[in-house]
Amino acid sequence: MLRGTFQLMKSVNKTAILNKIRLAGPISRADIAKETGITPPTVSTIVKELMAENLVAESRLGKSKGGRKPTLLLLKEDGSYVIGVDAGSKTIKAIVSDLVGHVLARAEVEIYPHSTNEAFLEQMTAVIRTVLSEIADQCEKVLGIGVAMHGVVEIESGISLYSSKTGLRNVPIKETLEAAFDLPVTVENNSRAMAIGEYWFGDYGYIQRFSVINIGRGVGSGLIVNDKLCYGAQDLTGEIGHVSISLDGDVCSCGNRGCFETFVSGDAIVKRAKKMIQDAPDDLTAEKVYAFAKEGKTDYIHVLEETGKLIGIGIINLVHTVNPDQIVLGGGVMKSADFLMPQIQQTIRERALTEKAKAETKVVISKIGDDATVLGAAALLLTELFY
Amino acid sequence: MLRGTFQLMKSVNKTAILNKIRLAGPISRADIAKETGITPPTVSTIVKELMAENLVAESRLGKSKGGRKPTLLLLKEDGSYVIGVDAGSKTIKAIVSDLVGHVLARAEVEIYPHSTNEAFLEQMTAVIRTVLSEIADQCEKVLGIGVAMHGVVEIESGISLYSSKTGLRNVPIKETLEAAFDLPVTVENNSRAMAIGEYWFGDYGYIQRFSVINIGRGVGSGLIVNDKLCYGAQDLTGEIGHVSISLDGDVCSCGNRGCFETFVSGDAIVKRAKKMIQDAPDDLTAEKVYAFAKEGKTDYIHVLEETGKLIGIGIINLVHTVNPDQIVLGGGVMKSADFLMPQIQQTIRERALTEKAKAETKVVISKIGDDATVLGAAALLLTELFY
DNA sequence: TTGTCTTAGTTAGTTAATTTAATTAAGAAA
DNA sequence: TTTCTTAATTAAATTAACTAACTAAGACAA
Repeated sequence: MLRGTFQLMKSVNKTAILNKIRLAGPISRADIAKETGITPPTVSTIVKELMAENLVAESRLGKSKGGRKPTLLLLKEDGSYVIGVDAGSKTIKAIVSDLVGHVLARAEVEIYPHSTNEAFLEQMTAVIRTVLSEIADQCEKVLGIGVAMHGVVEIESGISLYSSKTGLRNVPIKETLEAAFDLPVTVENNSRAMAIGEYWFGDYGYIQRFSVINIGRGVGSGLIVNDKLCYGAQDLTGEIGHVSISLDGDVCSCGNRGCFETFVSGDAIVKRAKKMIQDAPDDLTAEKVYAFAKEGKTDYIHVLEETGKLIGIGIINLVHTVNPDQIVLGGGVMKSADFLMPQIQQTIRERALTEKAKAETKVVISKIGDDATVLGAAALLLTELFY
Repeated sequence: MLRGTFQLMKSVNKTAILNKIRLAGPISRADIAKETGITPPTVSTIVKELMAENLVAESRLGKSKGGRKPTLLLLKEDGSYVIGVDAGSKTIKAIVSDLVGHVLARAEVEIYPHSTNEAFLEQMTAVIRTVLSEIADQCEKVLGIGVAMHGVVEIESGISLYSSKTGLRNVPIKETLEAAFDLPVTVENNSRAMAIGEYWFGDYGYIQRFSVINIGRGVGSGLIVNDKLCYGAQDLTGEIGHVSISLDGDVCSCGNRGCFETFVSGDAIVKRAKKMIQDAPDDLTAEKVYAFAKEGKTDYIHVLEETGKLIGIGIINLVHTVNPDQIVLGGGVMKSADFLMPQIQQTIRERALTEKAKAETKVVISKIGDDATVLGAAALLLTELFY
């Protein structure tokens, strides 16, 4: 249970000031005091501590507003680094990032087909070694490793329980990496990592309820409320790929029919195209559907427009359940955004419950794009540092 | 922005202690200290204040565990009262309640058909006067009035914007009642009030994510996370009656097709029965469907079983979106629980995404029943008092 | 019955961290 | 050059927690 102690009081203020500098920096001590309501002496004391911890640094002097020039404070970006790993179903990506999402090193490998747990973990270890070698002289600044793993993940133990795409089961990621690198390791579901990446580095500022929907081979989402990821009683928060939007339809990988995922994933788009278009090629992919649409082939445009409508329905369901302040769309399917977004927006205007929601529901395309997940993985460590 | 101040520290501890007494009382100061982690002197100081504020009282002595007998503390139930009003589409109910949900007085009127705003507000004022007159000698103990209003409500202004059932629009409830009684007034949506009532007086203890689904003439829900109601960006959190579970279906009052509400509301049950049963009477109601089912008429049992399945799908959608720790079902339709619940439970076991969720998803029938909404309205005031 | 041990709760004094008020720093404007 | 502003720090005061020691009151065993 939360207890009111001096440490609590202090950490609340420290967190507020650190995040003010992170989000509003460069900023003076005086402005921090004004904007947070914390008194100037307290701000000074805490800033001194943050500088001692190598998290904050003084930069140039600001403009005088009629008196002494303010000393502007900034996050000390290169004071610490974090490693992010994006373990997808086809490749493993790793990066080294600083505190504000600058990528200092990057590496990627393709996963062997029919890989074993051992081979998979060896590949992951190797990619991390590669990026570490690129910052060899600054390795001691690395705070930890965050892993975004596709499929079902047990967060506490850091074990990847199950992946329908690779067939891997019970991969002890956290244990293996902690032993190999002697660094703290956090493992997270890929959609939730993506949400953290987008929120942390997408420059949105503070948003009370922030939701990122990842539409690719599968559909997942991450919900961030008051700067914190939501998990739910059984870690199912955000599994909107398996929300039913139809009483019938194709069988989903989860065994049910009617799942949102079976209507809007990459595979679903291919299936729809083949059904709607007689002369569709056998080796059609979602990428090709988009390519044909861009070439102006109306049949393929219709396929994407239909998909856009269905994505809109899924979004409305999310709006009528948790009503986020900001919804961000990402993942492979959203590369076709130019054909999807108009339909998504129209569906929202048609179906949202109130005039206010029709007008104010905010849906945008991911600002970070492909790197959102791997940066989010890295940011998993930052969350602990900053809160 | 949250600030670390002495007031914060104090209020955190005061809230923790007050709620410990509320939920775990009768309890000794020593046990409060042990269970909250707050030190005994601090507990004593704060308890002294709570007693001075008439919120807490000493009761009998407890059993000695080998030393001095503990003085047990209890909520001073009759120190303050609150008024709750449940303004449905047919009647207005009002009660006076103490701090633990004991009803001291109660009154109810039927709303005039085609009522005007003025007549409606006059009826509401009259019902409140009636219950107040019953506790005439203790009126000064009343802290305020909470109103649970059906339809769309603007919470800040306390205006009822729109009701499809009565046709009323822009009823200035808060303003009118505050002028009439000179007491603080809070107006809330009926499903959210029901959630608060169930959570506050249903004796569940602390539940991190608590959801109440109200299935009656319409379908709504309330979500309580960390003891607080969730609203969302446009106050749409919990509008699961308008989550799409089908790509076609009957037109909903909101104008869309496929809404959850059009499959499981009272009207939907009647429609389903008429469709499935050739000789169904013209004046069939949901109550009658239940009565026939109880008489053993299998056709009607099937209608309810089908409804149970669909409710199950709606619940699974909620689980895969916010994954509550506890889901409570209430409202008129749930009077048929004996036919609905087995199907609901089975659907959850069939469709939940993981084994853990199949086994652990907790769905129960409202413990409070009909009074949940009106007690929740009253509890709106208590929320402020206790947090 | 008396002494010792246990548990409950209070009192006195200490400590952590904020706040207020005063002070220094440094520049702008007249 | 004086006066006014804004920025930041220092010193003292305040808040509300914590520690340690103490009183209260009963259990239990010799």
